[in-house]
Amino acid sequence: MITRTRYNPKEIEEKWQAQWEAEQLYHAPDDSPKPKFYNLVMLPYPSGDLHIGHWYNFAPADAYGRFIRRHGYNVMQPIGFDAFGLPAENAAISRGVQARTWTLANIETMRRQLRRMGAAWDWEREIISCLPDYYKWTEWLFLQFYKHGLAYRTKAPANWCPSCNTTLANEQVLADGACERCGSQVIRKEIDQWLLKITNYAEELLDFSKIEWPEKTVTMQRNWIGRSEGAEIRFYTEINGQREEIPVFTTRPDTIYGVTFFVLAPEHPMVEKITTPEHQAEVDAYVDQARHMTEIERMSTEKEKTGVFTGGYVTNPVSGEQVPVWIADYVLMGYGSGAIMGVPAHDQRDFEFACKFGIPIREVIRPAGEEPSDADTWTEAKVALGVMVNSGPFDGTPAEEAIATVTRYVEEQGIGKFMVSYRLRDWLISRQRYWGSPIPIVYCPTHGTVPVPEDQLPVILPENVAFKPTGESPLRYEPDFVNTTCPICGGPATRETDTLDTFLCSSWYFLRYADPHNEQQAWSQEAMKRWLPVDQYIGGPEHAVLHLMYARFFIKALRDMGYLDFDEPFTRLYHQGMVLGPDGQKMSKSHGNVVAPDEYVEKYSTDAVRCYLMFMGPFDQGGTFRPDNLEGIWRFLNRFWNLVTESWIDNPTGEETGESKAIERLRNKTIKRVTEDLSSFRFNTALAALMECNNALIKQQNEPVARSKAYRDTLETMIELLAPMAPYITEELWHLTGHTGSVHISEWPTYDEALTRDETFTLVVQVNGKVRERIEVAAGTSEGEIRMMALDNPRVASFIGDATVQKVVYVPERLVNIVVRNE
RNA sequence: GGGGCGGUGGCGAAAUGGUAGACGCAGGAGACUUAAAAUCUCCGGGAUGGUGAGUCCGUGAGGGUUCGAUUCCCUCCCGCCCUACCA
Repeated sequence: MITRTRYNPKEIEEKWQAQWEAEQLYHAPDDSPKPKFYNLVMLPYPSGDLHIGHWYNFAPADAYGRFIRRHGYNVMQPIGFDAFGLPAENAAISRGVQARTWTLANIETMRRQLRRMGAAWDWEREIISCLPDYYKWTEWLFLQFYKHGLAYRTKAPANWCPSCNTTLANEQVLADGACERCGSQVIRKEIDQWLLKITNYAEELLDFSKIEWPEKTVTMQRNWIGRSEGAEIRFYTEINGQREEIPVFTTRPDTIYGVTFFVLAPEHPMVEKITTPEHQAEVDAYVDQARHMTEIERMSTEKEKTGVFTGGYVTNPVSGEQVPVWIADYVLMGYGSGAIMGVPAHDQRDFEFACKFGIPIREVIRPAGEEPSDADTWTEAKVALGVMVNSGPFDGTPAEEAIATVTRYVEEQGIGKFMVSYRLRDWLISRQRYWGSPIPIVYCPTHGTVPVPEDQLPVILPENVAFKPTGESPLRYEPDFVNTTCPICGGPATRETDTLDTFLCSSWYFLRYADPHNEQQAWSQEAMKRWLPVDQYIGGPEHAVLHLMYARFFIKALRDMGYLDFDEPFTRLYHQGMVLGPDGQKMSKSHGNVVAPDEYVEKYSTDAVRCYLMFMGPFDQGGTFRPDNLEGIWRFLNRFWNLVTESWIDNPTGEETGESKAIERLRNKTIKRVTEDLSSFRFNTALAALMECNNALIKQQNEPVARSKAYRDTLETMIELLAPMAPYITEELWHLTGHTGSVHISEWPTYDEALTRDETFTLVVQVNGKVRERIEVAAGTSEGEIRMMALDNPRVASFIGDATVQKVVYVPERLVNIVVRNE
C-alpha cells in the first residue's frame, strides 16, 4: 500500500546513496562467478570541481555500465585521480598552500560530487596517483624500462616554457608555439633529460587489428607515427683530406638527378666542419637565431623560407655532381638524418627555397603524356610520379619502377639503402618540476647513473619545499632529498631532481585498479587475467594521440618484459562529444559561459541532469547546454513518478484484467527500442522511447485498461529500463511498487519479437513516388491482396487515371509504389 | 595545405534507401484557479486553397544513380574540430 507523494529528489537521493554504499552495491568482487566487464572512464584531474564535461563523460558511461551489469556481468567501474601536475604546484606558489594539501582537499570535494552523480563507482578500488602507495609503482615501472634499455638520458633540445619554468613535450605545445597551460611563448633549450624509447614500438603501434576504435582516432595515431618509406643516400665531401659522409633520407630517390643543392639543419654536427671561414659569421648568426625559435615556429608553413650558404659543397654519389651546402631551418634535426637533398623541381619546399635564393631547378621526372617545358617558368614543383628524364643511365625508367630502381642501385653501389622513417619521436619524460613522481635514479661520482634498488622504493617526494624562480626543480634545493649515498659503494651521491611526466602515471593506472591494494607488486598475474584488458573505455577525443598512445606503448613494452600477456590496453573505445556553453561557444572562464552542474542538480535533480545530458543529442556529438531544455526532462520524470504512484494507489492489488494486448505490445516494443539504443550509446533515442511509452500510458490512465496487469507490468518495465539513466528515482519507485532488492541488480527485461509487431500497419500507397493514400492493413495480409487493395483504391485510381501501369513496387509491411506512364 | 565531423521547423533533434520533422524546448489557444505558478487539453515547415477536401514546394547549392534519396555517388558553398615545412 503506498500513499500519494511528490517526487522529492533530495530526500531519495541521499537515502539511496547511503543505502547503496552500506550494501557495497557497486563493488565488483574479485571472486564473482559472473563474466567480467571492465568499464572505464579516463581518470579526472582533481581540480576541485566536477565540471559539466566530466558529467557528460561519466553519466552516460555509468548508464552504459549499469546496462551491461543488468545482463549478468560482473562490471568493474573504478574511479580515481590523476593527482600530480602543474595546477597543484601553481596553487602552492600563488597561495602558499602545500601541493599535497591542496590536491587532497580537492579530491575530497570531488568525491562528494562524484557520489552525488549517482554513478556506480567501485570506491574500493580508488587510486590517487600522488600518494606513495601508487607512485612507488610508477617509480618501479620507470626502473623496469631503464633495466630493459627503454629509458635513457641524453642532452636533448627541449621545449622550454619560461613562465612555467619547465620543459614540455611536443604534444603540450600549441600550434602557435604557445605553452598549453599558460599560453606564453615556448623557446628551445638543451638539457640532460630522460626519454622513453617509444620509437622502438613505432611499427607495432601501427597495428590496430586487435582493437575496435573509432576510425578517426586510428587515423590520428597513424599520422602521428608518420611512417614513410624511402631511401637513405650518403652524400660525401672532403674536409682536410678526410672523406666525410652525410646521409639524407628521401622518399623520392627517383629524383636524385634533380638535386641542385643540399641543406643541413642548423643544429647538424657537420655545419661546423663544412662552413668555410668567409661564411662563418653569417652561419653563426643564423644558427643562433634558429636556437631562439621553437620547433613549432620553425615548422610554420606560412613562414617564408630562410637559410644561408655555408661555402661548402657535397658530391651526389649517384650523379657525381657537386652541389652547394646550405643551412635552413625548414630542415629539422629531429627527423630523418637532419639533412636533405634539395630537389626544387619536384618538392614544393625545395622549390620555394630555390626560387628565393636563385638556385637552378632541373626537371628529372615527367608525368606520362606531358611535354617538356622550361622549369624556370614553373610556378610550383611537380610532385607527381613520372618517367625519369635528364637522369643519365636511368632515362626512360617508368613511374612505377623509378623509386625501386634507384633504391636498388644505391644499395648495389653501397652508397645508400632502403629505409623506413617515422615522424614519431621518443617520449621526453623529465619534468623540472616538484609535483610529480620522483625518478628513482642516483648519480654517484664513481659509479655514474645508478638506479635506486627496488627494495628501497618509493623514493619519497618531500612535502615541504621552497619554490624559487630558478627554472630548476625546487627539489634541487632540498638537501635532505638531494644528498644521499650510492647504492653500490655507499659513498656520497646525489638524487635525480627532475620528476616524471604525469602521462606516465596515467599510462598504467587501469592496471592498478585491478589490484589496488597490492603492497608486494604493482599488480598480480591473477588480477590481470581476471580484469584486463579494459572492455570499454570512454573519454574525450583530445587524448587520441597522447594518453591513448602512451598507454598502448606501455602495455606492449611491459608484455615484452614479461609482466603482461596481452597486446592492447583498451579493446573498445568511444569518444563523447563536447558540451558547449549556453552561447554555443566552448566553455571557458574568459567567456564567462561556464555551466556548473551542481546548480542544476540543486534546482532539479541528479537524475534530471543525467538524463538531460543524455537526451541532448547523439553522445559522440556533444552540444550546447540549454538550461531551458532541462524542463522537459524534469516534467517527464515528474509525470512518470505521478503515473506510477497514482496507478498503485488506484489499483493496489493489480489483479483486475482487461483488454490489454495493445499495452503488451507497447511494453515489448519499448524494451526492444531501449535495449538496442543503449547497446550502441544512443541514449537520446532510448529516452525518447521511454517518453513515448509514458505518454501513451498517461493517455489511457483513466480507462479500464489502466487497471490491467499488463498496464502495471509496463510501468514496472519502464522503471527497469529507465534505471541506468536515472538511478535514484527508479530505485525509489522500484521499492514503492513493492520490490525488495535493488532495481540496479534486477535482470534486464526481455521482449518477445512477435509482440513487438502491431496487428495492423499503415500501408503507404505511392503513385510515381508520391504518397497518395494510406490504408490500414491487417498484419499478415498477402502481397497479392495488398497490391490489389492499392490498385483498387478509388483515390489511387484517380491518380492513375488513363495512364499505363508500368510496374508495382512492393515493400513488405510498408508501401506500394505504382509506376505509371502517360501515353 | 592535409585529415575528420557536421549543415533537416523559431531551437535541440528523429528517420541511414521506403509516410521527413518522432521525442523535447520555446511559442500560441483553451481548461482549472479570485489570480499567478504548477498541471491538463489542443495547435504548430512554407505556399496555395469557399482557407474545407486537397494540391504544389521543402532536409546548405547544383547534378547523378534509383520505381523511390535527408540517406548512396560526383561537383561546389558554409561551419566546427584535429593536424601541419616529416624530406
